[in-house]
Amino acid sequence: MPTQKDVARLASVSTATVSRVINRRAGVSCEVHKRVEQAIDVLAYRPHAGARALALQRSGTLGAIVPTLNNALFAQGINAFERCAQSLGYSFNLALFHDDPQQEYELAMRMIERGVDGLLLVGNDHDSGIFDRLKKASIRHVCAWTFDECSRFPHIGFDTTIAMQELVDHLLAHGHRKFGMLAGRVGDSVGTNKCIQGVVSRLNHHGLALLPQCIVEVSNSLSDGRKAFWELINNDVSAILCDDDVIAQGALLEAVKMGLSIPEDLSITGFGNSDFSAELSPSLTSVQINACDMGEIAARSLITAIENKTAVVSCQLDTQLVIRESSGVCKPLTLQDDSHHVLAMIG
Amino acid sequence: MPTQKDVARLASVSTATVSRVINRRAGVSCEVHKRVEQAIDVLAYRPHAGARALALQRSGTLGAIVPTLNNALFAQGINAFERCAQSLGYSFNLALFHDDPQQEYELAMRMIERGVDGLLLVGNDHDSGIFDRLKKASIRHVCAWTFDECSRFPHIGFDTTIAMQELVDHLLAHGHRKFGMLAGRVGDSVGTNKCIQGVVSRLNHHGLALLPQCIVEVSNSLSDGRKAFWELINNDVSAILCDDDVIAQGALLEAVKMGLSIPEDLSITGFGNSDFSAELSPSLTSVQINACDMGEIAARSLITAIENKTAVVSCQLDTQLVIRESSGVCKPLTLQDDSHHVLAMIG
DNA sequence: CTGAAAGCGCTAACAC
DNA sequence: GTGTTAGCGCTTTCAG
Repeated sequence: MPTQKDVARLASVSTATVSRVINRRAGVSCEVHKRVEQAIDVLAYRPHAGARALALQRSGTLGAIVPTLNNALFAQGINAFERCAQSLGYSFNLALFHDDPQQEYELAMRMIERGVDGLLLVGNDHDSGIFDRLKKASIRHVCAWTFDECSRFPHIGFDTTIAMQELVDHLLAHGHRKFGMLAGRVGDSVGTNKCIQGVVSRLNHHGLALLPQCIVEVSNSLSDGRKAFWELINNDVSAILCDDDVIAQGALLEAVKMGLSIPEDLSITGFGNSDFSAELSPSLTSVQINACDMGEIAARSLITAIENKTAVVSCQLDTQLVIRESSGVCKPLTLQDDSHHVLAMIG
Repeated sequence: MPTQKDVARLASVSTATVSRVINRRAGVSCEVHKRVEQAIDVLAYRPHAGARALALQRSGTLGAIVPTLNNALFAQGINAFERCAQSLGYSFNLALFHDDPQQEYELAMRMIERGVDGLLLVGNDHDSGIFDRLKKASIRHVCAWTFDECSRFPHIGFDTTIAMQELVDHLLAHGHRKFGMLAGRVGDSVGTNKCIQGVVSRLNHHGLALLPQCIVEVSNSLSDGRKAFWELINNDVSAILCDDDVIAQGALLEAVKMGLSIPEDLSITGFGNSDFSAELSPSLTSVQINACDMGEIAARSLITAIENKTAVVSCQLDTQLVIRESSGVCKPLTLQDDSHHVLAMIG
């Protein structure tokens, strides 16, 4: 690879001048400027980002640590985040921790090594060591996806708790009293807790409880939603809240398949409002969020904070309850029900 | 941020020794090793990747340039690619070019600046300047997703052409003669061409043609699939092949909505075999590919080539035709059809 | 307007 | 075993 020195030699100037041209600094004669540009072209020269980061003490890179891309909401958010970062001249470093939240700390350390100028994390629940280290390295960060007033750190996202409370109210209003949840990643940092917290707190508020056996951890796929459905239906619930549409869709398909009538026998709700939720029959009640906006705002906020040396400003984004056919008046199953499947399962 | 020098001072050793400890080089006494590690802990020291890249002339980073993550197949592939890269100790740089393939060249240049050790591209159709520059920078690369025997460059993916030919044969065998295509990104680098090529070549082989007005470009969403459906149905086709399941699903939903009976009036096929395709009614015939395997193999191949200083080995992955209810015997619409919608549209 | 030189943090010879 | 030193490619004073 040609270096600045090679360009300088070819253009008969100093490396300082080459640097000035590359960085569009004023104070280079038009003639020299042209000579340098030509030399750059001829040699196919590209500045070495590592060397520049070393000299400049900034890398022009944003990082993101998210659990997975096999989830439309994360994929959309990251898509928008990268797009915005790119358009503002930043490159993008991505790390996924999949099923192992423990790994997040290690990945964050790697991001620090990489010298990212800003970092996006998911949710509000992180090893506090991460924040210590980020602070030491004076790397801006933002916790995205969930919004939590209580958090000391900048965050941009949706108040999942409130959204779930709205959902609970809606179901309560239709007579539901026995709730179940299908939730991805129970007990870790991905904001799933927020969903559960919202449901639990609202039920408690009304003197009801969400039984432990009615919270089923499930990974994010149709087939797992289908399987998990059976675990819950054994517990005689009349409403199933899911923290992702795909899970809800799986449960819904399975419920329909076993002959339940939705929403009378069982109400089901999702989260994220994927395109398909409107197409299912019955269509799926869900919570609409705009992951794209979130990703873009997160990137923009980080970059603004980096370049103006200010703090990242938190931002709460709207959610919207989209009520469809899968939730409604509760006439829950009884033993008189004529579905022998159900009889078999409820026992 | 503390540097190696700070660690060295605190541990009363030279920076060279610190470097040796960090890189697990042999020849450091146990006692010194411990002292250094402690100093590293105390100072929360992390090596500066840029500086290291400068000294080592390699960055330990893999890059990928793909069109978007708002497509399950890309998201899955990138997910697996990152996972594999991470597990082998590489960090991951991602750039998306969205609707503007022209941008790919610029993004590739940025990847070169970033000093990635290996780069993943999508499809086989790229500005040849990209390959020139990659070669100059001796950066390994692989063209993923599509497999093309004729390509001079390493590539890992599916022989889309063959898969589409199988699909055409299947439809021909069921009596279809008038074909239409719903294709994302016609005429650019994302391998869509391969789909069209496969269909065209197979039809030609049988003395049939795919009329230009029967190839409709469409972006990758249910709603666009729905819209595009109307453009095609005007052209009196009896089979619609889509280069993505989501598009096909949109078209299928719209066809069902307007009262067509599938597959008798119209056959529809997708590509990618998303989970939902089996759930729709009628279920969607599609082509199964394994984007996860592809992503992992791509990362592994790149890294193997990088570390052994060998060439990247190409690899062809299987596709599998999954025949479901949406494709079958052709009894295409006629003007006697009793659907007034159809009458109105066919005119 | 341009060049010379120091230094960003790290590694790898080479000495001891 | 351990320290010294010379770069890796770039930017930025500071002279001229």
